[in-house]
Amino acid sequence: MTEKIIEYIEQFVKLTDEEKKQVGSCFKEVKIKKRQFIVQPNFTTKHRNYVYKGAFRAYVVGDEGQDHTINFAIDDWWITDYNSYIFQQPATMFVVALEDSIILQIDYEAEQELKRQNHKFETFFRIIAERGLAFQQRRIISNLIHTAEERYENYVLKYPQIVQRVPQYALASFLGMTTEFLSRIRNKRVAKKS
Amino acid sequence: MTEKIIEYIEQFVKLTDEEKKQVGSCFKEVKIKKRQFIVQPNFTTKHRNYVYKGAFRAYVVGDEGQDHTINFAIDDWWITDYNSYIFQQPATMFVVALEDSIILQIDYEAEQELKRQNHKFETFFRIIAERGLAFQQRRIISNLIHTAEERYENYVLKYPQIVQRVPQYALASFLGMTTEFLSRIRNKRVAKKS
DNA sequence: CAAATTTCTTAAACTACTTCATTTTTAAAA
DNA sequence: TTTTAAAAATGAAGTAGTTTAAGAAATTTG
Repeated sequence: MTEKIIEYIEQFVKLTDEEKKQVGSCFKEVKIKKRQFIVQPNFTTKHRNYVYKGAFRAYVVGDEGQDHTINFAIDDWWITDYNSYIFQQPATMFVVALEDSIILQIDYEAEQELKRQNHKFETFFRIIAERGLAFQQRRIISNLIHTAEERYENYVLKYPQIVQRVPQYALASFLGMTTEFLSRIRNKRVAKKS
Repeated sequence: MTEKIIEYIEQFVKLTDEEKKQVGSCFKEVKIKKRQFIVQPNFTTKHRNYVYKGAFRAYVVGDEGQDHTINFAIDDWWITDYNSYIFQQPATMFVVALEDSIILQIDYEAEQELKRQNHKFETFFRIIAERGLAFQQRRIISNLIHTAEERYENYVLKYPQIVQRVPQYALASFLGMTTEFLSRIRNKRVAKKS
């Protein structure tokens, strides 16, 4: 089961058999039922989570009770409250399973130890942080430049697998609009096509 | 002049005198005049820039010619087009000086070499990438949750130094609103106070 | 310091998106 | 398989923020 994550890591840094064994032993497999939470506000996030199989949604609840989706994660993506995990502070987000899922979790302490012991692991985590940063940058740009409709169109083109697996209200709040408005955009599109 | 950046790096990793000399020699000081560009679309970004003194603005130009501010940077901040720098691809952003400034630039190749040679430097760049990621995450959340007025109020509270040094149209486009609307928010506030 | 250019302000008309309320569809539970 | 709950669709009314236009203030440049 940890073979998949080793394969993932090896996209960025090549590992010896010894190192594979070491990193493999740091991740533990956890089954998560639909609607189960893996991160909750006020609890410090103790794990970085790799989605082996399944779908998750990270969101925050605003002052008026509406929720706002921060991220989705499906197979081969990572998901955590980074502000909580990195700084080991209480979380502000919820992370909930949208399907029955399997994740691979690494413990904060174990991750620190890996990075301390071996330059390669430091490099690996540096690369995924950099890529995460670049990814978020693109999202901020997209939100500033595009209208709600354009944001939806672009997202469907780029992440069709996610669009299919995620409830509409969650997608709407991710794209920064109401579920009613997204419904209208979608139906307008269907009407146009026929 | 590189003392300041060494001090900055030492917030995160302790360096020997040898290492200080090494990293110091990688950064070169460059004077930048107001309105001068240090990053332009279609050119691959060759440097990571540390602002020694001054102010910069990173922005993209939308299809209809309006510009959208992605980031500001003043003394002790970093600024680059990360998607361009990290992946060594052509930039999509402009980065322009808002004042006469002094920056410390590190070359992409030199940075790679530092990280390859010494675990500590890998750690340093990992930490700043992680912090950048967490920072961007907070910005995305703020944009989703808050109204234009709230975004402005929060920003003034958190970054008053930036608000003072940056033209209004740039701040407005950073906060995702028009300069006219920001003007109204500000004057409403002034009116309320008296 | 005067002229030119850039930035900011104000107001009125407009629109992209929200809110509220109701109905239909889909999925979960019993 | 029926009941219950959750999610999506639809319409009508409202609003936060935009657009356009024109003048005032501030900054830059010769």
